[in-house]
Amino acid sequence: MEQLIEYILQFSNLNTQQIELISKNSVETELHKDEYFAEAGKRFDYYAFILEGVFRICYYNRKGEEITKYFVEENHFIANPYRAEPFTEYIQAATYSKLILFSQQQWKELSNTIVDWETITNKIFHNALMKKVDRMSSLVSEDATTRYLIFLEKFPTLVNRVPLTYIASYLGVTQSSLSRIRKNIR
Amino acid sequence: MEQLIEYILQFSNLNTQQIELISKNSVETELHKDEYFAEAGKRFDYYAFILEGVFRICYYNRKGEEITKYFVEENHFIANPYRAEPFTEYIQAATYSKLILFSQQQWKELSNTIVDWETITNKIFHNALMKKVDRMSSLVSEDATTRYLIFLEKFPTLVNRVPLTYIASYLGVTQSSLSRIRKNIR
DNA sequence: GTCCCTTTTTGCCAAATGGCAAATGTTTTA
DNA sequence: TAAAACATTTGCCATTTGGCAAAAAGGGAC
Repeated sequence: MEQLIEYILQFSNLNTQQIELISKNSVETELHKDEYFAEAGKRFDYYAFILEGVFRICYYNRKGEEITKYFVEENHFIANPYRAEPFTEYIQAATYSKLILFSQQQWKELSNTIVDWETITNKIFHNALMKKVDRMSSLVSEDATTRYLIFLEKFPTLVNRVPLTYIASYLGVTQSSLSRIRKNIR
Repeated sequence: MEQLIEYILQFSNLNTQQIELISKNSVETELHKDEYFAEAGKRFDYYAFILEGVFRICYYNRKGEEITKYFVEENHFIANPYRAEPFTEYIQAATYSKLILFSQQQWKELSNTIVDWETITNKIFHNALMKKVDRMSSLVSEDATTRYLIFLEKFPTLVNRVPLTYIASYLGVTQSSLSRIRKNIR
């Protein structure tokens, strides 16, 4: 819990009661490697803060290939704010993970009680989205080797935690190509 | 102005005074084709609603190539909310354009006076960002021809309005490749 | 350690894309 | 309208990446 509080404090101040309230309105939970956290077609009504682990957001492209759209690491939120429609993607724990979970109702409780809770979390989500966009845009404009090098910079801890196939599908190359790229770099 | 109001009404209601206020706190302006609206390194403190025209957001990648990160068409906002640092990108009018411009101060005025102005506009910006992410992710996972076809779907009016080079740099292919792809489709 | 299962690497060849420069087409300007 | 400037297409060939299947390497269960 301190981990989450510390994270939020980067964006805003919180007093003791507020911290208490956050704690009361959430539960800690864990997921095993490969477990699905959200599934396509179903509603996803949670807000979650990753304490430990790596998640990947996936979908199937027009050729039916499984694409890793994005990785989310510890100390980040997973959420679908302003969600209107059910998910078209699914979220999978790529490693064993621990998270702090807020139900829709609990989150609302926090919004109603903590002044600026919405402002703070909007800021957090917006920031995260911007970062996402930035990272994705380098995936379009660089060749495969550069993409991999940038991936290593942006997600330095991931290489040894998730299988190469996932990374390949994130970078938009086949796993054999990525394997060759890897070989050429060393 | 009605165009902007109509757009906002999709997201929330506005009464006559509020509409009046929006009108008073903005100016209509135009840009010529190829004119820069925002430049890298400078601060970008405006909120703008595009009445007519197409903008592109660009940057230079690691090889010094000019990359079109995104296109923004009429009936969309251009803004940099929560902007902390100066821009690393630049925004260029890809066609002759008309826009409604809000200065930082004017925008603040609206925030302070119109209840929910921030909520509404956050929603708008967030929606736009999500769409952006979705579009970009197909640029990573598909081959060049499919990327072009998806581009045609998503930006159906753009093909004849902006030069092929811009589209190529958005799709992450060279202009000659895009030219060949185009030929093969017909 | 051995077996089984999964992940990663490799070989071979085909297909896609890039690089460069010339040719062609289109638009603007004087 | 002619010339100039710019945008697009094309040819030629090199390089990158993909597809497929087999081999090798790792990891876990017993």
